[in-house]
Amino acid sequence: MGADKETREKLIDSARREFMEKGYNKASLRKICADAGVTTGALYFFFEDKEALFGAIADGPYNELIAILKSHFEEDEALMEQPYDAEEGDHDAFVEELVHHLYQNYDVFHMLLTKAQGSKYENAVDDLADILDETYTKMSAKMGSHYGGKVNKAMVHWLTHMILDAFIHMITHEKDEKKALAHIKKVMNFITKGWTAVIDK
Amino acid sequence: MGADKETREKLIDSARREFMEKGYNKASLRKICADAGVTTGALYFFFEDKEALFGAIADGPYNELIAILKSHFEEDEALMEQPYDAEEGDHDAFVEELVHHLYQNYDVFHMLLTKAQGSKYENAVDDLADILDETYTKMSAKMGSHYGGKVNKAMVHWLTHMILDAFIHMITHEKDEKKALAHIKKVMNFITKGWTAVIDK
Amino acid sequence: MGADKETREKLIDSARREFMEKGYNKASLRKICADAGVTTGALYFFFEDKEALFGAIADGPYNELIAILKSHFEEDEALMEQPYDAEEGDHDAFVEELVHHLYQNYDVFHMLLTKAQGSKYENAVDDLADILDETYTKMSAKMGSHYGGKVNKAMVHWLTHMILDAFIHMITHEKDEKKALAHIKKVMNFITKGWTAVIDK
Amino acid sequence: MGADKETREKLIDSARREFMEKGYNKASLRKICADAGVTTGALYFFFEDKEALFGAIADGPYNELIAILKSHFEEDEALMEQPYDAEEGDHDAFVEELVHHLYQNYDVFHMLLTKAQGSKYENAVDDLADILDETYTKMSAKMGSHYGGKVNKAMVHWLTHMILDAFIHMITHEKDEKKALAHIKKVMNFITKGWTAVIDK
DNA sequence: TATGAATGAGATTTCATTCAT
DNA sequence: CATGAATGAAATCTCATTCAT
Repeated sequence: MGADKETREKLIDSARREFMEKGYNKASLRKICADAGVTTGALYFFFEDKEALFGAIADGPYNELIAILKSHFEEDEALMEQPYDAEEGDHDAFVEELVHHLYQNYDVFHMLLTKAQGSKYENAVDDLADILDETYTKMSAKMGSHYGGKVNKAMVHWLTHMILDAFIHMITHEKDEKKALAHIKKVMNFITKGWTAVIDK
Repeated sequence: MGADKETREKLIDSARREFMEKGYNKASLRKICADAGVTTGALYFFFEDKEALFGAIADGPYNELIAILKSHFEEDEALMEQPYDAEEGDHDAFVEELVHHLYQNYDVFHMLLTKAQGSKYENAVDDLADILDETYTKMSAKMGSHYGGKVNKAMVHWLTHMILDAFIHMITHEKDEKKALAHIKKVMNFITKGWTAVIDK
Repeated sequence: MGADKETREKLIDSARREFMEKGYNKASLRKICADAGVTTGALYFFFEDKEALFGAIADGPYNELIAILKSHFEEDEALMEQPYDAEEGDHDAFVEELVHHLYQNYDVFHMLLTKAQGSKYENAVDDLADILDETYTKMSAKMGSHYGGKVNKAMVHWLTHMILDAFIHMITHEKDEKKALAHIKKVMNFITKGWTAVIDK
Repeated sequence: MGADKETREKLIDSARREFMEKGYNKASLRKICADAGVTTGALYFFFEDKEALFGAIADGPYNELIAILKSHFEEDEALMEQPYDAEEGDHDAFVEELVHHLYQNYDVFHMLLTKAQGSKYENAVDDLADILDETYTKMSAKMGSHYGGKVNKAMVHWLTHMILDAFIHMITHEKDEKKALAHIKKVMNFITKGWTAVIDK
């Protein structure tokens, strides 16, 4: 026992480093194997190909992220049926959970969001945008009717991207989770203010 | 006649296509030459290396962009010395010029902003951010004192990135210049509103 | 069995031939691989690059040569402290060892001394000259004071080169070890005689 | 007028520099043309190919050298028929002429003797050796019978090489003509002394 | 005379992947 | 489980040379 897992994990560790440093495309399987102290054959025993190796690192955190988002949005949408009350606390809790998850897997998300070109995750940002879009479209429709204003679809789409970009910016510029959280809260506040300012006309 | 320029331009055209499709790193000089109907040697007659070929496509539009930005910001800073009046017209004109320049060279900027990894432009976004930062820092200091509020430095930094991201988002999601302009104007409005909302407290 | 070593050795054999024929710079890795009946990739499994392939052929014999020289010179210098006696026998033995080593690795030294331009051994002759210089300078100082004459430094430097050139000439003009040995002994005798004739004034 | 010769001479000048720096094989015709401020086509108007360009630089000085040697040796051989008298003055004059010619064309001979691999002059040293051999064989036969000793053919051959090597060493290690002359005179003295010492037994 | 364009073959090196053992 | 060898295609780049104009 042990030796089995150890090799696989050594491989994953050194792959993580290599993918981080070079990005998906330029990462060298040779180097990953060399750093892990095994041969290329070993790698191909555990993983079907480069893509699968990348998946072994990224799939878990990514899918969890999707789950977190979906679960939250389902709650949100359910909440929207009910009379409005102090949602803010919940929202803060959600952001905290989100940031925590992102920073628990800091390297992975850094990779996924900025160095995945060439892999199946090269459109991860767009995929996330689609998920956000779905929810925000529903929400803005509600909010729009609630506030009596009209909401532009393209603007909603852009909103989702702006929020995404804010998180990407956070990850690429702030390594410390606490500072990141403080920062992103301000940013979300900014966006909300701007948003209502736009709608409130 | 024409044969001289034609080859060089065929090369540039096919390079543009290849760089657009594959990004700088994965673009194949072989394929570029094959598509242009010449041998690789021909390419090296006109361009020193891959980087130079990329530069031949990107340098012009990029440098012009920088010039447009700098010239505008110099005006802006000069204006800030004077009593505040309807600057908005100017600002709109500036955004229009900017968007026009970006869409006149649509492919190039698409490349530069999203597919330049490995080239000398791989940090173009950061470089642009630095330029914006400089101006926005000065401006926000003025505005801050004007409105009596305090302005967080990290927020300014993020603001510049948000604006940049907005433009990148525009280019990557909207091919039509008119629609892009309409969109970006709303976005800028949004940001301005959010901005004052944040400061005004 | 054997397949492992065979390829590596086939590669080295065909490399030796190619380097010998064309010299380091003009030797073609393609041809080396083709002659060895493997693909270029195979070469890069065994050797890091062209330089390393050359090193795999030349490093061993060269380092041994250095070792033989240094060991002999240390003895020589030790001997100089003692009263002079029949050193000649030792010297002959040394020359025999040297020639034997050179002709055991005839091809390698032929390469090293005349076809290594572009490789890390392109200054091998000068490096050897430095080693000889060091010893001969000490020795000539002793001999000079012993014989009451003065010894010119540039002449010592030239002496070392003359001896080196003699060995190079031997290797490039005489393939048979026995004949080479007989020849070089005469040459060394000549040089010694000329040397003392110069000093004895 | 003028322009014709100027181009040809610019080409030759820049070729000289390039051949000196890189050696025949690695010298780049492109660079030679670029440095001369002309295109490759121009080069091929004046010179048939790389070899011819090299010849245009080296042929003159080389052939003159051959002429000097042959003329001197003819005189020498004629002199040997006559009773021996103070030949030394003549010999000194010859060495002076030789060294002068070599240093008048310092770059060329430096090239020819150490950087001509790949060109028609790559065996120049051996060719010169053959010329010397011819004469020295005759001379040593005479001298041998004169002194009553026997002279080994291989030793004569080596003698010529030693003398050649001495000149090569001079050119590669001493840039100043006067110092070179002083040095080579000592060396020739050394060789002569060694020679008679060997024969005199 | 000379240009400027283009060729075509060659160079070294890197890579993901495969497979017999 | 894992090794070590090998593939084969592709990468960027360099070069001497040619030729229509």
